[in-house]
Amino acid sequence: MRNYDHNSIERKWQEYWAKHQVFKAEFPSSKPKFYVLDMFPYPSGSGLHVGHPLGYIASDIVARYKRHIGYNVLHPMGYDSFGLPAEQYAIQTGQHPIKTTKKNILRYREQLDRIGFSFDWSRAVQTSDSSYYKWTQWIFLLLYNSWYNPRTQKAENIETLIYILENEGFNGIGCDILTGDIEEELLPFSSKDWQHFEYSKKQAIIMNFRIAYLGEAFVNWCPELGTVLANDEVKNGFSERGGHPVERKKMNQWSMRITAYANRLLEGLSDLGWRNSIKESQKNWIGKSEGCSLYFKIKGQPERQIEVFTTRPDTLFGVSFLTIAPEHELAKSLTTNSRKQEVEEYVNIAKNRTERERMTNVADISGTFTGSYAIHPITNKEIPIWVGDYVLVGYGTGAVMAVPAHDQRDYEFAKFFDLPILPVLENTSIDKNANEAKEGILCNSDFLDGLNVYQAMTAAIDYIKINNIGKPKINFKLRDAAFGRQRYWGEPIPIYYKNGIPEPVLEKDLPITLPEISIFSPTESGEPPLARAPNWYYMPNKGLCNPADDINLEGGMLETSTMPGWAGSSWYFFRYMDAENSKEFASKDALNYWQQADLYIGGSEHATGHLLYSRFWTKVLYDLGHLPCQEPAKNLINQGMIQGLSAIIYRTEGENTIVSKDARDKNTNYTALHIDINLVQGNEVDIEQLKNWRPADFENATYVLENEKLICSLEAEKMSKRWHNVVNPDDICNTYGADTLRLYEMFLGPLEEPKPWNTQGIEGVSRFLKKVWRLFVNESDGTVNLENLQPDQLANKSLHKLIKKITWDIENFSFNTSVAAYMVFINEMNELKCRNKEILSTFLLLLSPYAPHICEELWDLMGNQERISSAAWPIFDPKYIEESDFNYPISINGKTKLQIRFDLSLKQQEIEEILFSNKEFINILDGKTIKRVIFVKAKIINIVV
RNA sequence: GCGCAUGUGGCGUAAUUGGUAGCCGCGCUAGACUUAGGAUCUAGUGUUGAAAGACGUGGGGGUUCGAGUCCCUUCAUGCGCACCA
Repeated sequence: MRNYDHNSIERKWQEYWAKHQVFKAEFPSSKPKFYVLDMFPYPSGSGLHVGHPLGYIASDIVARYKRHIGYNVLHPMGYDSFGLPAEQYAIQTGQHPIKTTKKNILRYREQLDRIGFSFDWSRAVQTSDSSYYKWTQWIFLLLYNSWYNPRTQKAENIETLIYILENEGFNGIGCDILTGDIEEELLPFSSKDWQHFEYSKKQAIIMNFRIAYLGEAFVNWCPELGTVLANDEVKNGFSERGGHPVERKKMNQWSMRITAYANRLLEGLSDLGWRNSIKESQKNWIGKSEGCSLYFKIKGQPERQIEVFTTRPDTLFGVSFLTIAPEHELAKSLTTNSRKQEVEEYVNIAKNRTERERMTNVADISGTFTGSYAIHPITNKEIPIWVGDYVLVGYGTGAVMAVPAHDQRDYEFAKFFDLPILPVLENTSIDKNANEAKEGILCNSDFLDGLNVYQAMTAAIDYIKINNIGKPKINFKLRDAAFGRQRYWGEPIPIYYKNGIPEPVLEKDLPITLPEISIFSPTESGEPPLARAPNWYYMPNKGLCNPADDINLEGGMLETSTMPGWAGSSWYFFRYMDAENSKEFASKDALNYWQQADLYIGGSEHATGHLLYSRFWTKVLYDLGHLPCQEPAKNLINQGMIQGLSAIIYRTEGENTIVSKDARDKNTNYTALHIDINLVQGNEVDIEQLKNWRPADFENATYVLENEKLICSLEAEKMSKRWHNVVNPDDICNTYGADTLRLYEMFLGPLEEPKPWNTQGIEGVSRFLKKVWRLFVNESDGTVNLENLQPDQLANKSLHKLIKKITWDIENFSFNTSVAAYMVFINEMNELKCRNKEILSTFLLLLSPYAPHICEELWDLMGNQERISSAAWPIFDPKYIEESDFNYPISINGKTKLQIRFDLSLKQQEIEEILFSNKEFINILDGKTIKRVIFVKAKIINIVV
């Protein structure tokens, strides 16, 4: 007796692979490289569910395949182990995050190992490991010591900035200030001025240019989590982790100047083989819009002006008022005495609205008149200045020129407050809506009259430039990324404060390791938890020290904020290339060889977070000469989420009666209850199990059945404990085996589609693998009897069809269709009663990327010395599948009329000759003349008469 | 509102890119072997029809000898962004 015992087979080969380091990437190597990267997981406390490995299985198939065709494959894995959940858990339980994280990582590793991935674990990284975050801190210092030079369009060492300031002064930089923090009266300063500035003033000015900088800005503050969040970590006004409300707050915060890279991040997209949806999300997030800024002088105060931004300079003559954001710096000073009370009230209400309230009440129109007027720069007409919260302080200049005839929001504002609406395009109706279309001929517009929209834009911009009333400008929606977190469980920011001035920690003193503390919540005075550490002081060349022992003017207190979760994940793919290096984040040689990921697989939820930050850091590192390439990954695939199937039963409201799905009454109200999906077979609930599951609820309930069955509804939802629909891959591995799990996850549907998990369908895949086993092994005596004869024509045809198909599938990420092809092949072999050694061993090789364990075992049982994982991929030979001597349908005008037997190796002309010697065919033609004969691949498809 | 996807049997899906729609699997029906089977094997399974055939890829229109595939339009679903001037 020898049945397919997946448990022992899988354990055996997993141990073999680990022991012999079969999947270790070579370096150095003379082979061509291929880098298959997965998004590394955050090791959460609930472990993996069957949705997590989907992308890993796909990438593993590619990695194994690429090894077979001769590449030196880098296929690593690691853990994104800093993050909020472990810390929240620490706050609640006092359990140190290191402990929870360690435990979770062990569990993840166990679960991953069971699935039989070909990861090179010798290169594993953990972002919370100090040997790793030493280099995250090193990169931070690099970013801190760099600035984006607008002249060269790249990041440079901060020394080049200082050199320019020393020699040319502010005007040598060639740009506006990058943040609004330099006191305006300082600008522009000369090189002489600069040389006379005090150290602290110089530092404050330089801070405005650093790529990692400390600055005052509106940030997303989450009071519940006690920390600042980046824009992508906020969804609809709530924190992505935990769903707590988020407010806008002005704070002095560490940020990353990603805005400097807006244009390069946008333009770099076109060369990437990424999916359109991801590229579009990033484009959307970066949000480039071209237009111009315009200056409006203020009536009675000709020395003062308001700058507005518009993308429609052609509508300049349609301006009937200006609107400024409530937070706009001029809001107060523009208000006349008579309007003072009203405006102040309005501004206060607007400021105190949370982000959430502002977003939900988008339809509400509110605003108030400041009492002041601006002067139209061309017509010199007086234009009232209003305050309105539909104008955002963070975008453009925080002020707009309102053209209600051609902008819907301005239109609604104008209607609401009964302000004039001036159309400047011919045939514009302003009864119901603004005319936002960028087409038509200008009217009421002085020198623009008669031009079309695009001509008018050009003409308007020319006029604006010549008369110096504004300038062309490009605006981005992208905001600088908040980088500091008022949290414990993250990389310490390697900055200390000497006399209140931030100073970088010396490179040789890295890493600054997390201090031991026992309470992880903020201090009583609201300081981040790191402020609790007694020795959170730094001295150059000495490292951490306790100020009580070492009071020394050379040192200072360390920064108490830590880095956000995305810091460690923005560069981990480079660390894999040389994971053990203690001298550099990775050696030049390793970086030059591995370059970048050739394939990156992960969830699309990281489109505007991780994937944007990674591209940003990669570009900075490239600019500064530390990397050979500008993008982290050439090709990116987003696997679709596997949803859980939730089981829902119905309880009559107010009674303890459970009613079967279709036995429900229309006039009764029911409460829908989620029950454990494991209690359900098909859509029938096992009532006895249900009673055992939650005796308190279901033991004494009354049941209304249909056909003596309790039927539930099934719904696809995100897998979560809350809905009792989580399927654990361990359970699947125990029952069916890892190979079945791998094949089934691929078989479920296209990799990139979201799809619900349905455990029933797995039986088919499981049967298939049992069939494969029986094809090789005689189960009654355990022998393997394969014949050594020359394979026959039909078997070879099946095999080569399969070689072609599987190779094409893997190259094109069409994994689901491979499984069907394997099944067809096995059925054909059974039909042909084929037990040919050559054919079947090639089949094993083709199946091995998908189901590696069973293939290794059968390959071994066949007596092969070499392991299947290092065998060469079979080569497709078209001679085996060329069809010949076959009945082909002949269609006339699209209708099938007859079948003719002919040899496909014939030339088109010869086929035509055969056709015309066929009497039946001549009959059908019935004297009509043939217009055209349509051939596809030497096969007649249609005849047009 | 803007952008990006996706619509094919009872269900998950296939159709290598414009060439015989429905491969493979689940489910279902019948049968075989069984004391029994939630094991295994065989046959059937888009709709309609006794059959020949006809009709069929969300709806409508178009291009083509030929459309699931291309174009226009419309509806539905999912995702992303959203008072971005």
